[in-house]
Amino acid sequence: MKLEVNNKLYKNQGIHVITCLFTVENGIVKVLLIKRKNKPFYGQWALTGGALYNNESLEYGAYRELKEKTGITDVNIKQFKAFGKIDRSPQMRMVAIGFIGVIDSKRVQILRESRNTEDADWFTLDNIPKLAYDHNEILEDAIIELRKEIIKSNILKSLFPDGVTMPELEMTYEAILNKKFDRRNFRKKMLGLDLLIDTNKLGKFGGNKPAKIYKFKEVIEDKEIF
Amino acid sequence: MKLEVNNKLYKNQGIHVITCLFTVENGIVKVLLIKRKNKPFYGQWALTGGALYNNESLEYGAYRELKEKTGITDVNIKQFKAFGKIDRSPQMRMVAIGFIGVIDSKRVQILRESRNTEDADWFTLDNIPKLAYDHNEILEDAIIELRKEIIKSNILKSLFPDGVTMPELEMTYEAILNKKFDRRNFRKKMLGLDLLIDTNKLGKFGGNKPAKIYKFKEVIEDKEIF
DNA sequence: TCAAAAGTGTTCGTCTTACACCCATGA
DNA sequence: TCATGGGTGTAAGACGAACACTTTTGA
Repeated sequence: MKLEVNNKLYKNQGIHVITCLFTVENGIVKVLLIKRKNKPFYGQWALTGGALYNNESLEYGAYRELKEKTGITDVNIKQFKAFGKIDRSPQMRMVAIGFIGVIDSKRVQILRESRNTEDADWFTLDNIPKLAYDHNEILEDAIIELRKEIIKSNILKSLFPDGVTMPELEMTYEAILNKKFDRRNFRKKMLGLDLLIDTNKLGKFGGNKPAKIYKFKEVIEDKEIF
Repeated sequence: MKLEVNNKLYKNQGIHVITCLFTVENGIVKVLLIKRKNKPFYGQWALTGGALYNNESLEYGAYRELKEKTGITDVNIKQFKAFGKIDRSPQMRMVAIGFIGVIDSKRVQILRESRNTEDADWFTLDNIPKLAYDHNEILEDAIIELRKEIIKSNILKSLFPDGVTMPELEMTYEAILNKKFDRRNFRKKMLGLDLLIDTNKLGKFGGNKPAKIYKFKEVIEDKEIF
């Protein structure tokens, strides 16, 4: 196939890399949004992201955008879906590659303002405004992906860089999955998923009695499906 | 963010839509490859696909390419991953959106030649040549995706437009998953997955005794994960 | 000593696995 | 009537759900 770059059917295409960055604070799931400082969608809230550069991979582009727009570094992200509606961008044909990531909000000081950003903040999921582009749709799919991901990967690791107690982890799962668990069964299931290591240290969470601290494993093996 | 289309960091980007189309014949998994008639990768085998047009969705583009290059229509495809290595295309920066699909090879007469295709054929997975672009990598990921998909969706429906007997289905699963099952347990598991309907008809497969014919449901509900 | 939350074990039911025999048909 | 594969049931073990009491600590 000859790439007919002068054919207007192919001309003026571009790629967005868009990241839904989540955090969970005290059992409340939040997502990072930025307020746009430029056209299009000036002044509107949006997910973090932007146009991919030619000299960077998809993942690297997503990282760069996160860093540029919010100052955030040191986060693991995972590609989950491409979004390609014809009119998703008003300027030219842009296909978005969506990523999800999780981070401990206490660990990062988000830049509330940057060259391209007027403001940035964490939003609870029941309070999402109308976002720029098709970002509401991307966010919805991202939440579904996050729910699938937390039971088969160590994606929550970066939420708990210093380890986590079982009750705190349960609260986090309950927030993300929007479901209440039995303490004993949650513990058994969680340890059975083989994502955690007992550090033999104790810490404090809710009550007075110290709780065991677990850490997420660095590497997780895929489970058999059939 | 202003889209600086004159900035060479963004210039000359494009999108490929690439489909791994699988079939299973007599317990052998095969994938459709085409032989390229144009540069780049002239004369080399490749997955079906090409550049996305500005006036079509990702999925539609993948369908169009399938039809143009092989004559195949009436197949369900599913997007599974984006591929964005910087140098995956020698001409310009192209990001590929990968799709998988399954079709009954007996039902289609593939065009072995077209405007952009010198030849087209089904290849067994142990006999894949070095493909154009990063298509070997895309194919590997596609196989993994196919294995995940057959136990949670009706993706195999288009393999069996007239329905399928349990032994034939078992043979197909064994081929795709590369695993042997117990006949009785496979049946129970399969019916438990809630993908099939008993048609109350009988057909022939391997032996002399007629076997029940099942059909894949048109619509499948997502299962709870936790 | 009390309140608040952490930690643990058992029972029951369901799902998974392993395994053996009868059945319908064509040759 | 025999060979070929189709169809089924059951027992044992693994896993998930429901559930109550004891422990540690700070106030």
